[in-house]
Parts: sequence; C-alpha cells; structure tokens
Amino acid sequence: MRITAKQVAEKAGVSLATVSRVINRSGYVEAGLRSRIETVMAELGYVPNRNAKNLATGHTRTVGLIITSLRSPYFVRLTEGIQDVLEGKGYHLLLCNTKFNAKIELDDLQLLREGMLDGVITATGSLTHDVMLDLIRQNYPMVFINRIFEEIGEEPNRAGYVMGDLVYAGKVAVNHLLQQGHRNIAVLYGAANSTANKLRLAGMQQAFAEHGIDSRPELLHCVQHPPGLFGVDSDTESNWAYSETMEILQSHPEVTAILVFYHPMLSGVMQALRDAGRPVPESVSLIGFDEFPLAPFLDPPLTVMAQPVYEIGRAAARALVQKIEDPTLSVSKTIILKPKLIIRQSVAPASPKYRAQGDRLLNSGHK
Amino acid sequence: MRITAKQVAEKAGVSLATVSRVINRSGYVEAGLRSRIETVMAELGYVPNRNAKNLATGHTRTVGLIITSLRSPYFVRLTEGIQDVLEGKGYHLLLCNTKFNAKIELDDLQLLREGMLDGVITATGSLTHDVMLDLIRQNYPMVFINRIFEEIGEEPNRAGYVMGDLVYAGKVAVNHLLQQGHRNIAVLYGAANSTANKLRLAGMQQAFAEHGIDSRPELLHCVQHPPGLFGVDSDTESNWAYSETMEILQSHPEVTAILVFYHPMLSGVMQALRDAGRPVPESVSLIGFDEFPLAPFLDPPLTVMAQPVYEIGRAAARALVQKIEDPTLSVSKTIILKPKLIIRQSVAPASPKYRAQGDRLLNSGHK
DNA sequence: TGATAATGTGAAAGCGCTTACAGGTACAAA
DNA sequence: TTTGTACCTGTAAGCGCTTTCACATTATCA
Repeated sequence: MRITAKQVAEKAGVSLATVSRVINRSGYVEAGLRSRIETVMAELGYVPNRNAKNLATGHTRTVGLIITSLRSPYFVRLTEGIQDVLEGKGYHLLLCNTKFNAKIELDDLQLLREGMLDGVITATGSLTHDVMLDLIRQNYPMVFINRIFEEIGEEPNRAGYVMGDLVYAGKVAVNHLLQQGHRNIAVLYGAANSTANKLRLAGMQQAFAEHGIDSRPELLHCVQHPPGLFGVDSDTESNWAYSETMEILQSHPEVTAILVFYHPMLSGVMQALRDAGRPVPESVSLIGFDEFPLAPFLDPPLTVMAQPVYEIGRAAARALVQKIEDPTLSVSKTIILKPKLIIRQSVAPASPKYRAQGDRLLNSGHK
Repeated sequence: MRITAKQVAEKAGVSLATVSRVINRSGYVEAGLRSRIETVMAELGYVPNRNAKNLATGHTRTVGLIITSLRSPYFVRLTEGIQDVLEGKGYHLLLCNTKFNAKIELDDLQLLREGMLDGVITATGSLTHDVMLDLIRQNYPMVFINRIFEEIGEEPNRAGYVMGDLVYAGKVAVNHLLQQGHRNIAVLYGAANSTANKLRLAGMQQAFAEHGIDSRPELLHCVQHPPGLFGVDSDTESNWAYSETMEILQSHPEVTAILVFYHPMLSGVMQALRDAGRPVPESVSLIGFDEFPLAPFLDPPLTVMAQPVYEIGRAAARALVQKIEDPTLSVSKTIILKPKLIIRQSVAPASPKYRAQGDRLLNSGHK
C-alpha cells in the first residue's frame, strides 16, 4: 500500500502537522527535526497525495486550455507560450481540443466548476457563449484570447482578455492586396460569429474604405464554416476549404486573391487552386494567417499575417495566474498585441483583366 | 460559498449517501426520490467537488502525455489520436511538453506518483530512463511509444508499448535513396540514444546490406543532437539543424541525400540547402519523417516517411485506459504499426559525379 | 404463507492532507 | 523579574466526497 504522511509521522515520532510543515516548508520546524523527517520520508519512499492536498487547500495548480485544434501553428505556438510561463509558476496544463464541438468544450469547463481546474484559458470562438458568460459572472478565473464579451460591462470579475490587433490584421492584409490591384477578394473564415472574425472583417472593410472603395459583398466573399462542422478526421477542415475554394473559383471567377484565416484550411485551398489550374500567385494571390517555419519553403513562399501568438500565450498565462492568486475582483484591461505582415511571394499584382472587371463592378454603382 | 452534497441532502431531507448515489447512478434509489434530489441539485446549482471525489475514489480520470514539442506534426497527430479515444472514455489529458528538458519530464512523472494522474503515455526519448524504469516496476499504468526497456524482462507490470515499425521505416527510406543511386547519406536524428533512433539506424543498415553495400560511417553521417539542447525558443531545433547541415555540406560534399527524422528540423535543413546553393532534389535529395498537410505544397513536394501516428495514438490510449481499469498485472505484447513511404519530388537520382565518388569510397575497401 | 432475494435508505468511517489554535520554550528588552 | 516576541510542536477539526454495513421494506417463488 501507499505510504502516507501519517506513517511518516509515526516512524519519525512527530505529529502529522510537523510532517506537513516540512513537506510544504511552511511554518517553523527545527532544522534537526526537519532533516530527520526528510530522512524518514526518503526511507519510506513517501510521496504526498496530491488529491488530498487539492481537497484540503481548495486548489490544484492546474489550468485548462481550450483550443479547437493543434493542427494550426497558431494554437501550437500559443500553447507553448502558455506552458512556458505556467511551468515557471508550478502550474500544469490540461489540454482541451474541441474540434469545434461544444460538448467537448462544456466538458472541460465543467472541470473548472468541479474545482479540478484553478482557471481556464479559452482560445476558441462562440460555441458555448452563455456558459462562458455564466462562469465569468461567477467569478471563475478565466482568460479569453481574441474574444470579448459585450454582455459583461463594468462588473468586476476575474476574467481577463488578451488579443491580437485583429482589426489591424484584417486591414493590413487587405491593404496589401488592394495595393496590388486586387478588388475581388475571397476570405475563408474560421468558426462563424466569432469576435475574431468580426474584428478582422471590420479591418478589411476599413482598408477598402481607405482606398475609397465601397466593400460590397461582391468584392469580399466571406465564407464561414458552420459550427460543429469538423470531426475527428485528419483533414475535414482542409476538405471543407477545398470544396469552398472550388465553389468560389467557379461562381466568382473574378476573384484574384484569397485570405485564409484558419491555417488547417490552407492545404485544401492550395489543392483546389492547383486542381483548378489557377497558379499562385500568377492567377490567384494568397495570404495565410499565422507564421510557421515552413512558410518560406512552400511553393510559392507564403505571404503571411503573423500574430505575436507566443507572446499572446505568455500574456494570457501570466494574466490567468495573477487572477487565480489574487482573490480581488476587478474589471480588467484588455491586452492588445500587434501582428505583422510577412511579405513573401504568394501575392502578385492582380491580372489587368480581373482588375478591370473589379473596377467595372465598382463603378456600376449600387442602389 | 460553494454548495456541497451535504446541503443538497439536508434540503432534500435525505442522507448524504443517497445524494451520492444519485450523482453516480450507483446503488439503488427510488425513482421519485431520485428526481426530487435532482430537482434540489438543480435549484441549488450543485456541482460535485472533483477533488473530494478523486481523494475518495483514488483515481482522477486524467492521464498525462509526455512529448517533446508540439511543433512536430508527429506529436500533434499523436495527441489527437490519444485525445479522441480518451474523450470517448471520459478521461482528460494533461499535456507535458518537455522540450528535451528532463526536469520538466520528471515534474509530470511526479504527478503520477502523487495520484493526480491515473496513468501516463510517454512519447519521448531517454531523458529520465531510470525514473521510468522505477515507475514501471512500481506498476504504475504507463504506455510507451516507440520505446522499449530491455531492463524489464518478463516481470509482469502495467506498462504497455506501441511502436511504429521503425526498422522498416529506416530500411525503406534508405532503400529508396539507394535505388536512386545515393551512396553518401546524412541523417539528422532527434534525441540521442533513443530506442527509436537505434531501430531506425538498424533498418538503414539493413538496407545497405541488402544492396550489398557495407554501411561504414563514411556512408551514413548520423548527427544526433545532445540531450537538453533545445530551449524555449521557437526555432532552436531548426537553428541546430541549419548549422549541422551547413557543417555536413562543407565537410562532406559527397553527401547527396539527407534524412530528417525530427520534423522541426526540416526548415533549418531546407534553409541551409538554399543558402549553400544546393537545390533539392537536383543536388541533394531529401526525405522527411511524418506526413503533414502541406508536404505536397513544399518546394519541392516532400517525400516523406509517414507513420500511422494517429493510430499509434489511439492504440496507446486504448492500452493505457485498459491498464488503468484492469488491476491485473501482465507482461504486455508490443503493438507494432507499419509506416508508409509517400513518394513525391524531393528525391531524385544522385548526380553521377557523386554517385561515382560514393562508389569509389566503397571500392577502396577498409581495414 | 413463510423464506429468500431484491430494493431502498441512513449512519458513520474513511480518503490523506492542511491549518487554525493552543501550548510550550527560549531569549531579548524593559 | 516580567513581559513580549519569535520559535517550535502537537491536537483536532475540517476539506467534500465514497462506500461499507446494517437495517427496512417490498417483491418473488415454492
């Protein structure tokens, strides 16, 4: 059977409390006694029971991270940032991969309620919005990435927010395209209705506005996948992106540029472009989101909107730990970090033909 | 304060035991009472305390996964396989990213001893070999991926093993190269001394043997990174690979093919090749390990040894859960799954010049 | 009809820790 | 000497569940 602190106490001829003190280096214990107890612990091979400790102290020093998939370098790098700070603070990470499945997300959120998690970092969209709201209002320590809750006003609570500057990201990406003469741009979204998508869309529209162009739907073909679409399968996102891209290419041959917001969709988009005989960037320009090591080695080297996602992860983890350890409620400032466009070779000037077509559309006015 | 089962019991006018029975659907409880208690729980917003439950039952339904980095599609896909089966069985995943750092690995292993983890799946190399041995002998439920322990003979315990057929992988990869006339092959390893590396090396040597070639060190330049080399930094593996590749290219200009066992190194290798003016595959052929969605879109499309890693993950998780839930000790059979070479365009026939050079080396004999 | 089994409920003893609280000693300051 | 304070250790009451055991009550079957 397993050795308990009580047995250590008996063998060392001290009380349980003293053993606890040496384990936790808390309170006073005389040096001689301490080392005697440590010897006994070593002899007995004593290992403290973490569950008992968790119960007694009311916390576990583990936090949950909710993401949609590790297939995106965005989430990978985010996770790394988070783990690197957690590790330094003695926290552990419980990973929840929702695959856009609300049930899975709910399941992990429940762990927070059940006291098994001290806090949670959420990097996903809007699947379980109401539950999140509820948790925030109940003052659970939470940090949200690229997401805000308008419903929560100035009520103090223990939620924090860290974001990339998504408006800026959308704007800069579209600007780059606009400058190269692109007018008909298709956008492949991640989950619908997410804060992130709204902000990016706003940024994209700003870019159009700044170019004196009215960004009617014809000029910006946004495709969002329905919630809960993706399964366990290795490449459902990619497959979805493939068929959506094919669809766009056929129904909107005037599209000369594609923005891919969710990295796992990239391979599907590229495959579709290849199958449709539309070379990148000669025929269609492409911008990906999130930098990854092999981006310079794609054919063509991929122009990418790089979010400072490692830093976002670190900021999120720091904020969460701080919120966990400080019982004070407050209304928290949102931390915002700027992304950067890394220009490579997947964007080229729009072919004059399509350029003209876009401008024609543009000049035809609308009611 | 938080609602406890005791309060539910009082309000419902029943005993604590009965409340516990309805929570766990265990034992007998009359239908009417059950629904009354459920109503009370709902009214009170009762959520059971998981730490108390963990303490009382002695298990947590969470398992640990130890990997080196999420930057490799190998570990990503592995993690997905594991999570997909765990999720179905009601287990949660605690993720440990060692970054080849023994301290971090030890830390998570400790959670197993402390009872916070019901079991652990280890997919890393040899950093904490002795501790692993210890844990196995103490009959903790563990599953090892691509790793075996010769030290454990026929002693029954609760460890399991699942492996890709690494010998086969090494053999097939080298065979492919040999057939194209390559004779001087460089290999970039992951962590030194791992079971996986030994097996692959064995396979590679088999391939040479089958071609009637003696695979002296001159013909197979293996480079292993020292343990603990890699840090937090985004691309230490890549940087290491870059300088090693540069080094090889200079000191062994006769090398015409490179095998990259650890995916995060790939970008470094490709950058070095590019900087050294050695085009792939015209000058140097390249084989990567582990398939990933963008492999067909690299320049050139990458030939890759694809391990059935999702299946490996599933098998590992199934094995672990089974070992957790079945207290019987046994000596376990190793599950072996075959990889597959996916041929694309990063391997071309060796240039005759180097081919000749390789053969000359070969024919010069050795003492 | 009585014996046996199945069903339903409660009391209470843990699970293995932490943490007041109380009490004791030693030593410096007053 | 007294008092105050730092230092040291133990007692015991939890933390919030699960689970055994005992005891009722009801159904089942010769």
